[in-house]
Amino acid sequence: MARITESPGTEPPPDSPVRQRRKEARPGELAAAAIEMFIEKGFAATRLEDIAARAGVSKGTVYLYFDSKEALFKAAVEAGIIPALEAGEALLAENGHPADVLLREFMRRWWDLLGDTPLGGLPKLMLAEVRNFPEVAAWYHERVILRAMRLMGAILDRGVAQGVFRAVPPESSVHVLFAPMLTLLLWRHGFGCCGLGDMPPPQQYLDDAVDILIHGLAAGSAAGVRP
Amino acid sequence: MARITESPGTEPPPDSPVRQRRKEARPGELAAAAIEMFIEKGFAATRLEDIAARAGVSKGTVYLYFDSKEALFKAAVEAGIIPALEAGEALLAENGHPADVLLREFMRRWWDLLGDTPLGGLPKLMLAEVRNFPEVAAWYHERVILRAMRLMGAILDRGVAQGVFRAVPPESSVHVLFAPMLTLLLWRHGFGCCGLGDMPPPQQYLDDAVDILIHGLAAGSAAGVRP
Amino acid sequence: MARITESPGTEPPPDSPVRQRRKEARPGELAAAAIEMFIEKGFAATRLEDIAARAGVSKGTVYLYFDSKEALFKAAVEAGIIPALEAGEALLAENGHPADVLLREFMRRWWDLLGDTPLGGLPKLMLAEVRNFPEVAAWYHERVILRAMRLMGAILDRGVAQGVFRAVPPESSVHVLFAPMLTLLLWRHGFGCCGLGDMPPPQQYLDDAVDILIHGLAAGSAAGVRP
Amino acid sequence: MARITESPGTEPPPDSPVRQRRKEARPGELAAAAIEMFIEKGFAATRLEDIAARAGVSKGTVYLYFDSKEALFKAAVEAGIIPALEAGEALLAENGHPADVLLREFMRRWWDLLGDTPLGGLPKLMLAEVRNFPEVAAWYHERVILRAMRLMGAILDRGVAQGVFRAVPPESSVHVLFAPMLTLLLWRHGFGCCGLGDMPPPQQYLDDAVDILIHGLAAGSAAGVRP
DNA sequence: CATGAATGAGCATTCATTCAT
DNA sequence: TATGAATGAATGCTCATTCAT
Repeated sequence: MARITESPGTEPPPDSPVRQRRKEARPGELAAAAIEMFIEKGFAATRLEDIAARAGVSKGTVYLYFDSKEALFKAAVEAGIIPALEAGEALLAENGHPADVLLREFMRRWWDLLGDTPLGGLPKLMLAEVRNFPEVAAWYHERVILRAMRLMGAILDRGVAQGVFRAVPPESSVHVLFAPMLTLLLWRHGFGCCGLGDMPPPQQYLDDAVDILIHGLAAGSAAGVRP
Repeated sequence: MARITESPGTEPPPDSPVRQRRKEARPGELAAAAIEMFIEKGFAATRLEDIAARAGVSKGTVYLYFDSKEALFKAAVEAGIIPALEAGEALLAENGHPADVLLREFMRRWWDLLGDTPLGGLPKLMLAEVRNFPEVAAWYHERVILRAMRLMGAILDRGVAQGVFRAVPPESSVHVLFAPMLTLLLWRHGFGCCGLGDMPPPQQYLDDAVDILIHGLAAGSAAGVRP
Repeated sequence: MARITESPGTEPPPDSPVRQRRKEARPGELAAAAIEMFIEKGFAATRLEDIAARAGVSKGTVYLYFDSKEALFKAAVEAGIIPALEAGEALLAENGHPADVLLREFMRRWWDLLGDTPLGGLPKLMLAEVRNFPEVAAWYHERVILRAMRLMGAILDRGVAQGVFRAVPPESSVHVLFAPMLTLLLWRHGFGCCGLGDMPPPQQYLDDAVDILIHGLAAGSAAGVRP
Repeated sequence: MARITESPGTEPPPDSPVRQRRKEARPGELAAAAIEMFIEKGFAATRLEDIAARAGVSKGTVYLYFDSKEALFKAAVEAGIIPALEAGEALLAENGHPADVLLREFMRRWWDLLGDTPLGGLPKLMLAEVRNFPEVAAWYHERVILRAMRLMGAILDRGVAQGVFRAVPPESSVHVLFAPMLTLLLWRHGFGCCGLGDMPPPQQYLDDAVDILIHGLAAGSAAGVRP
């Protein structure tokens, strides 16, 4: 599982002086520790001291880099998203494939690059805290969600243009295409992580989902379906 | 939007029969007020006093009916689910229709009876608090999620048996079938409720989704789809 | 020594249940406890918990009546001043006496009604905190200081009109007349209270001071004084 | 307005002779920065880091020269007083003048040498912190206040001996003579500095005050004054 | 039954102090 | 010497919980 920065869990390797100087690295380590805990327990239930502990520093140190718990929250979310956005851009460049192939490829790479990462918990966190952090949510909506939707919309359009997909209502369809991905994420960071879940392995699930969706969108699939 | 209980407000004269009924209604009113607020702000960020205020009673009164905030949380979740379970049962009895018709009908009725209700926020709440309330989550998982999955699985099986659906991996498919419903709920109680969000009207979206899914599952839909 | 409200030191007389209900009295008791401690230690060095303890309540109780430490500070100052203002008004009504008699009487009564009271420490407190609480200071300046100055100015004017006092620069003179009073207060709540001080008894000192001042203002006193 | 030390600022090249001088000057610069801030905001509300910043050094440097914030406070007060004491000594040597002339001269020179200096704020500071720093206060009382009182007492005695002043109770009178000076200082560093205040210009005020006091003490001034 | 004043443990935040560099 | 990153005790404030009325 990819790590946001090099693991904050493994203690500063050989030199173990407690008081370290890492001005450069600290904000990143703290932000990483923070999102992980916020994702786990939610904003309110996460104690600043625990974040500090997970990052291997003391309570006061957090305030050398962030003005408040809220500021840390915002910074952690935004910092966590940057790799996500960049990874998304890279996928955008993908070209030439027929839309159905592209869609399958898109989901697979999304899973490896984002879904299967601590950041995969972000949607759950944002969902839980929209009401408490409308500005952060708005930012996330604009920078992440809309962007992703536009990307998916482009794939869909291309498919229709290529004659690979039939004409479906674009807005609804984009949401439907994202639904299994979102569900997978939420499951994983929700019920799935307490021994509860019972779900096929992610890759398998995504492939199965893409299969149903592609069949559902396929140009020739209308025959014999009741309206 | 349906209310869980009838709104509190006009104070009935003391010791009137109405007042008696109030006494028995209290736990329910409190539970109703509680889930609504828990859904809005999460467990930790919801103040007991606000719940009391919304239920029209004072802080101390809550403790006449519930031992603690946690107990109220559990009771609220469980109480909120009862109507859901019963509504689910009713749908189970539905018979005789071909599976695709049944599926469409299922989603429509689910939306009217549950989704479009304050209880529609429950999944979001559970998701956000699994880590903090594993027992409640386990209970919810067993009593609600598994039940719903079995129901959906039954519909799917019936469709295959009827020759309406092709053979698809059952576990994955059940999740895929629920995904758009879950997504709709989360959107509604998450981003959708802060003026963010832009989504087709729920009924429309559900119909569109069911359309894609049914095409995706349809017995004859395999032709010409790349594996 | 007069008390602002009945002494918060003496515990709730016969009934000693720790949890008491005194919604009416509490704000006053807290304010009284607060000024005393603020006067003693200054704003920053006074712990809210100590104020609470002196008022015989717990930390949290303070927040039932005041929004913050600052709010308590402001309220305490303002509440402390009300008796002062009223006492001042009463003195204003004093009439008919020649100005020198009036001046002596004014100081004596001021001492009994205000100076020799816990409120006597207010000037010291205000002085110490002007920079930190400009608004409170401005309020105090306008409502207390200017008022007192106008009163003293009126006495001075009357003396000149009566031919009892010679013509002296009014502004400077008013400050000079207040100077010994202020000094007495500051001494008392400053050096005087740590066993340091050595000063004549207040009444004596005030009489001596008034004597010098009246001689200094007396109509016939100019003879033989070097300019 | 005179500065306690010359302003820090332009960094001299390392190890230059100037830098050497700086090293020795540090404690003084720190002490100077410290009293100014203590006077402004009080002991508790002054952050060590701000003092360091004003002195142009970093937080840690303060601890090279002072053991603690309290030690710095004491040192700053004591250091600030040295010039004051010496200036006082110089005034003591003043001789030959009649007491009334001497008194007027004394006040004028005091104002120029001390009052109108950052150190003029010391009395306010001491006043505010007596309770919190009894030892410093005791020291200040003995070394500064008593000394000043003795000096003023000597002037008074001389005046009586010269037949310039009438016999007045010495203790009270000394306090009365200092009162306008103290008041001026407190005004200046208290209300006067926030745009509040309205007082004659200091020199003017002192002259007016001295005029009233001298008239009040004058040998022939008793005639026609009511006891 | 219901109230709401009172409590105190818990957490965010500040800042004097330390110490590796 | 000087620095400033790091620490942690101290304090303001919140809120779940209790209990006298």
